[in-house]
Amino acid sequence: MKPAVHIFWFRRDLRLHDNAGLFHALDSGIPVLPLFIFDTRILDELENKSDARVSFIYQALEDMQEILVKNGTSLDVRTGTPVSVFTQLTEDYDIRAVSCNRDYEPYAIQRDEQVAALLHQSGIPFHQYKDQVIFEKDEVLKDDGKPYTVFTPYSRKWKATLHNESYLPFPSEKKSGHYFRQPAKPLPALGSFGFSPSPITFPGKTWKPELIRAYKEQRDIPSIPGTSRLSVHLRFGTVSIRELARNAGSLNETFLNELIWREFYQMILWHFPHVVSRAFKPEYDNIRWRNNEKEFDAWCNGKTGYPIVDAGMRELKTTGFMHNRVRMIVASFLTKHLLIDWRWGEAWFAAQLLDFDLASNNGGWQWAAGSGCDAAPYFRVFNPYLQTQKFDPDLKYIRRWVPELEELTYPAPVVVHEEARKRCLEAYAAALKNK
DNA sequence: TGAAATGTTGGGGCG
DNA sequence: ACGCCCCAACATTTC
Repeated sequence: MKPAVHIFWFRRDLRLHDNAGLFHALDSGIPVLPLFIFDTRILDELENKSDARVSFIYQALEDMQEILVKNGTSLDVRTGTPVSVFTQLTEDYDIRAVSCNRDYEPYAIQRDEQVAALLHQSGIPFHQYKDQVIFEKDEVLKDDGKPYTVFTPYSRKWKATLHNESYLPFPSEKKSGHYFRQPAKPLPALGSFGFSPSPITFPGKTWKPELIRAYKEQRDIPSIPGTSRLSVHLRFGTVSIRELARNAGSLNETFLNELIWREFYQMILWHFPHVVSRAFKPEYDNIRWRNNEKEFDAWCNGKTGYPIVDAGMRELKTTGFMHNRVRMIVASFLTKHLLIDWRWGEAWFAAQLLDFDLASNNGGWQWAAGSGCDAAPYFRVFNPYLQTQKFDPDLKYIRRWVPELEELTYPAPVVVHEEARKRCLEAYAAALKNK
């Protein structure tokens, strides 16, 4: 006799508290089996076998497991494609329902459709809930029912849509008696599916009110810890967006706006999935990128001879993180000074960033390249020296990552700023003239 | 959530 | 005293 269970499938919501889908599953009256799948379709794409994100997920699973075991249950962690894992699970259990939280990326949508179809064959209901955003795909639309493509009016409508219940928690942590009771199952070792631990240390998920209050004034100075560092926790759901928006969003409008940017880009990705491979504005696909591989390599490895660019790229490679101000500078430099396709930069960030999120990364890159919705105008070319003067005047951030700055070993600039700027304006103008 | 080029203004040096 | 020039300093426009 197979045990009857309601499976809750964790994906980018790796927490036991204030978890919308988990709350509803625990409320269903059927014992909940918590499941996580190391998806080989994703893992096989990762070139770095000590990828920090895999370690981060693993640690989050260990944290959840510790609590679950105390509650007399255990995570069921499996490796494989989701369809094959669920096929196996239907043999092990009498599955009464499967629940999870919605994921809006193209691959996730397709994956969930396949799983839903499989479960449907066996008559198993598949429930999905909103959890990773305050407002999802079609909750903040223009009055004519179409999606916004400009941030400011979107954010205005987002704030107008907000009501007393928008931030209300789903206290899944208070229903810990509703899990399927079973002895602890040890998590499969990282090595069992070909990975090893990452040396990167992960940012904490607590924050101080003073930091949020000072966010507007401090967030642009890369030498000080003026940003929250919560992005990775929002990416994997180790922090609840409702809890964060409720507590931190009210302290600082600029910080709240950043949370809204996140939802803006998720909304854009949902309605305009072509942005994954093409420019939001089609005429920008006419740009004749130079795509010089040596220059790209110099950019990736922080050897462009532009200290602020090199500092950022080295911070990224070493820590899996880059300060947001510097992300804008290095992205502007790659696309405009070097005239290298924004997709190359996007892919490098995707491989390196611990907090990588398809929607935000793609949105940010298309913003920098000028090809995105509500993007920086193409003629806005960041001057790396002026950006340094404004945001790292005493070279504190630069010296931390480029210690050889004043030595002969530091490379000469790969391009001369004035010339590169002129070349960029010509290339963009040529691509856009007949739009 | 730029920067550079160009235009305007006004104070001060100087004949 | 006055006009002329120079050039910050600020404003506008252009990319």
